[in-house]
Amino acid sequence: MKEATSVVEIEGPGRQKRARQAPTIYDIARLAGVNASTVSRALNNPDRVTAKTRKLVEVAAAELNYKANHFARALPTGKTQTLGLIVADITNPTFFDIIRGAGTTAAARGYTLVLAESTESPAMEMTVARRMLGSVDGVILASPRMGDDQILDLAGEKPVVVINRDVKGVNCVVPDVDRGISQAVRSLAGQGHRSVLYIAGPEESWMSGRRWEGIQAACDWSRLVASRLESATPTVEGGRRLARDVLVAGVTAVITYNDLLAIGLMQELQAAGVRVPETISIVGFDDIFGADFTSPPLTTVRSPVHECGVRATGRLLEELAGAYKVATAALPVETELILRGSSAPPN
Amino acid sequence: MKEATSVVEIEGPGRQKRARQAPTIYDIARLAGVNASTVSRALNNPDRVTAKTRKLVEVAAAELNYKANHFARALPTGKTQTLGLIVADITNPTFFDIIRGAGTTAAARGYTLVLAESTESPAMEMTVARRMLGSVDGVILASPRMGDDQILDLAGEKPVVVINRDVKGVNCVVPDVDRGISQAVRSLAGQGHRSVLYIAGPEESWMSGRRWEGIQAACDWSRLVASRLESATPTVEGGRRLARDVLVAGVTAVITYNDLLAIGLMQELQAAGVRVPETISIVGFDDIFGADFTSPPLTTVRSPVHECGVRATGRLLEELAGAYKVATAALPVETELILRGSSAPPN
DNA sequence: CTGAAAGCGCTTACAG
DNA sequence: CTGAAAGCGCTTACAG
Repeated sequence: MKEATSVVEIEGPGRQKRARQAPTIYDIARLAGVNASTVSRALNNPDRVTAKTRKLVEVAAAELNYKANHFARALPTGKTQTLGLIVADITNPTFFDIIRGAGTTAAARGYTLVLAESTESPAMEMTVARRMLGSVDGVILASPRMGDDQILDLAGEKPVVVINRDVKGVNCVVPDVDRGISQAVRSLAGQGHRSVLYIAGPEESWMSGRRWEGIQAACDWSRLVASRLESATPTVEGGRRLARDVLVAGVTAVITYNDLLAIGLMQELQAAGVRVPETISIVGFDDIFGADFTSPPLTTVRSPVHECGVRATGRLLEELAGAYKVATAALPVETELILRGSSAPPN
Repeated sequence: MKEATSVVEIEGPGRQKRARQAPTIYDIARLAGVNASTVSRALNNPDRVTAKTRKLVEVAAAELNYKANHFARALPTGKTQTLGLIVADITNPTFFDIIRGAGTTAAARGYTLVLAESTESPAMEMTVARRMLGSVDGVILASPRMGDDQILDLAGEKPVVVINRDVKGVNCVVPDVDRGISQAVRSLAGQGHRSVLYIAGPEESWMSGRRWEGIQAACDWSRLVASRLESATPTVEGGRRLARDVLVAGVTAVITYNDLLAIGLMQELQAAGVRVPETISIVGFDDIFGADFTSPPLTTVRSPVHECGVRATGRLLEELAGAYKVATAALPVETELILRGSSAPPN
């Protein structure tokens, strides 16, 4: 146990000499008795060097506790070994597992992940994307709110992978919502509901539109009437504010753009004395953390968000490795209905 | 609307010439008719240059849509304009607001935030911290699991700010739990409870110990009996697994290390037919997202996690600016009891 | 105030 | 296989 006081060196600004000079390849070169360029090769392309020199270099590097300077390497190569991930809202639980999936995948391949959020604003999204572009090798756009052409623009500068949206000419990972939706609508139809109200998400959300299409198709098939209501913000609070309109609509079943809306709606309806699911059934999307905390627990169409993060990152890494540019079709991942207590026969 | 096909150029690896050469200060210099070093000064220290040349340079830079190369700048200066944030578990909602607070604060000051998680492992924590060290200007350790001396080691190399732990010689931001705890315990005592069971968090969690101390002190004051139970993992699942032990303990009031444990415990107790709060009151810590989704909604001691993120980042930035090294005391932030339905008089 | 030069730590043709 | 050299894009003493 050594004295723990050495750090406290209160001095004027600019005196921070803490980091003793980190060892460079020149230090290794000197110690190993070879040229710096040989050190570089031994460390990065071990097969372009004698087994003997490699050993020499490795020993010297270990002895000096050498760590490559990230920036010095990025300068001549242009490669940064970091990936950017942009999400609409860091506090939206939907993105947590995307973040984690992307983070672990990136880390496993030696990449660093840099996170940014657009706070649901298309303009902000473009700004942070552009800012990122200079310091990453590629970027993942999760549920982008900007336009297709802007995405294409970005993709023209650095490799881009999009999650939760299908844009032609760019690699995409998009859950196939039809399966989950069809399960949900059939379940409602089977329970005796005659109509379904869809509460839409942000206009800019491609996925919100996609879900609406799926719901219409499934309702047609099951001979249910589908109607639609807009929401301002896809949050719990946003859901609460919709309770009155939902009541006015007089439906027995609601499907919301996401779980946040569903939870807020349910809370507010219950606070107003409306019984869920007896009077109104509620189905969400995503199966976020907390969706099963509610009472009744939320029925929802689960998206494999973690897998989306993993696959998007994997694809981006492949693209960086030069495997290919753009796949012809979006990488599909499945969705499924998680039947819980918030949906049931009406009355 | 231009053709959206140009991106699709399927070729062999290594042919990726997408990024047309970005403009450099030399391009600006040529365009503005000055030396590159003057460009550098005009852009970074505008006051060390004539108003006229500054204008010249700015115009040229704007025309070329110049963006400084992050890496080229970091090389000679050693400054990266990025901050590291290490959390124990990315999927633990407790950290969400820390992340957001840190993220927005960093962004507002022109810094990039890089996120890493230790998955609750002290060794992993040290590994990711060391890996980060080379490419950030400073790091924020949220609820670190490593030892004090290791933290001091890190702080010896780069500025470090710790959240949720008080370690001497390092800048810390730690919520003052006593206020919230005392409110919670008094509330329980006032309701007629005679004893409180504390469900502890990970051994490595400084904050878990701190909360236990606070609970003991508050119980002494209110003449309640305090007892303690260990938990394996501070998650919902971990909370579920503790239900049996809690029942065996035969207490009427439980305070858990965090909300996750509280929620899991409540779910499992209820599943076993135990009534909350009638038979057992449950109080959590943190007031995470979803804490009010449960039924009954969770009573909890709220920590201002968002503010912790903001202040830790602010302090780190100050330290980087050379304002000072280490404050004598931890930056305090307050806690408070959020009284909801999961706690009430017994029986 | 401004220019010319050196250097940050690495990579990578180019010779040998 | 290995060395010597040039260059990545910036910053910063050093002169003038």
